[in-house]
Parts: sequence; structure tokens; C-alpha cells
Amino acid sequence: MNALFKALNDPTRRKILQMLRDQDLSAGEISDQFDISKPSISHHLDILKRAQLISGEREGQFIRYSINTTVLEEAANWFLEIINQSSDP
Amino acid sequence: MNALFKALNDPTRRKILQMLRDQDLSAGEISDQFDISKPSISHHLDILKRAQLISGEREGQFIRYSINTTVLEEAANWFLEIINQSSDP
DNA sequence: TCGTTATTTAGATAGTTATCTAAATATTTA
DNA sequence: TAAATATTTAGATAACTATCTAAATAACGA
Repeated sequence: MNALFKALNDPTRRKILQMLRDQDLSAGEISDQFDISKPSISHHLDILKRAQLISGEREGQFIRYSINTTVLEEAANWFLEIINQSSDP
Repeated sequence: MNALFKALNDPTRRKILQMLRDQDLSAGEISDQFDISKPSISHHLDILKRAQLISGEREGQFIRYSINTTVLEEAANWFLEIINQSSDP
């Protein structure tokens, strides 16, 4: 849970997730959408990977990143559990 | 969204939310559950308040903190939107 | 009003993080 | 094999954060 919330606590990383929601992308394609150096984006991708929010597979010269919704579902449940149990007898 | 994810990115604050899920508590009652100084807990409560995850109302000598699920619902939706739109045509 | 209890504010510090540039690794193509 | 492209790793730095102690504010009760 720590790695997950840490990963989500950054607007760049949240935007990356939203980009990958629509389609898989290479590191370079992701990097193109930001005014941030490629090494910095690589670092963000690493943090998202550690949280298991994304996975990357090399395809030749590129690495193809895709979103992993399993952990997001766990996170959504974390919220729903708090919401549902609140003020319940 | 920034304040929300920042607030959630700390195990102490997440535990406070889970405590308030069951019942309203004073700052002192919250503080008793942690090996952390009262000023530090007060600081955590402030961050949760800024994110509108909790609210505090003075009741005489005490301040009674309660959870606010509205923002949690917005957060849950943020996750569900990503989950549901992924891999959709 | 004075002392006690509850909580916050102020100021300091150690640890963490986002970012950068430079260099390294991996793959393809000529 | 050498050059070009894609990505990561290393090392440095400025900004942020969690924590502490000491002091301030607020409310109660004798």
C-alpha cells in the first residue's frame, strides 16, 4: 500500500497512468508529452513499476509500457471499504 | 487531487482515517494510538483537513474530528474511471 | 483569577524526492 | 563492427516532509 500511494502522489505519474489507460506507449512516447528530461521520466516509470501499476516489456529497441489495473482495483477497494463502513452500526 | 494524494501518502494518516471510519475522536484520543508526539499528530490532522478528508469541530476543551467521505468517493471514482476505461474501445 | 488540560503554532533538523547532466547499456542498421 | 537510436543508471542538488522540543492559545474548574 505504501508503494502504491507513493506512486500516486505525483501529478506526472498520475498523468502517465491516464495516458496508458488509453493505449500502451514506449518510454519515449511518454516522455514526449512532458517538459521533463527523459531520465526523470524513466525514474517515474520505475516508481510506477515498483508499485506494480505498470509493466514494461522490451520490444526490440523500445520498451512498451502498459497499465496494470489489478493494483488500481485494490486501491479502489481500500477507498470503498472506508466509505462503506463509515457511520455504519 | 494533489492535496488528496499527498494526504494519503503516509501510513499514519491512513491509519487515522481508518480510526475515524469507526467513530469520531478527539486529537488526544487519536494521538494515544501512536508513538508520535502530539504536535506531529496535529500536523497530520492539518494535512488531512486541508485535503478535506476530515473536519474538526471544537466541543469545549476538545476538538472532535470526523471523517468526510465525499472526497474519498471522488478518489474512488478517479480509480474506477481509469480501471473502466482501460482497454475499452 | 489561577492552575490544569487540550491542542496548535513556531522553529529546527534529518531524511526523502524530483529534477538535472553525464555516462552506461541495449538494440538496430549500414 | 561502427554509428545511431532508445532507455536506464549514477551522482549531484534544491525543495519538501515528518519529526522533535518549546512556546502559544483555548477552555475548563477550583
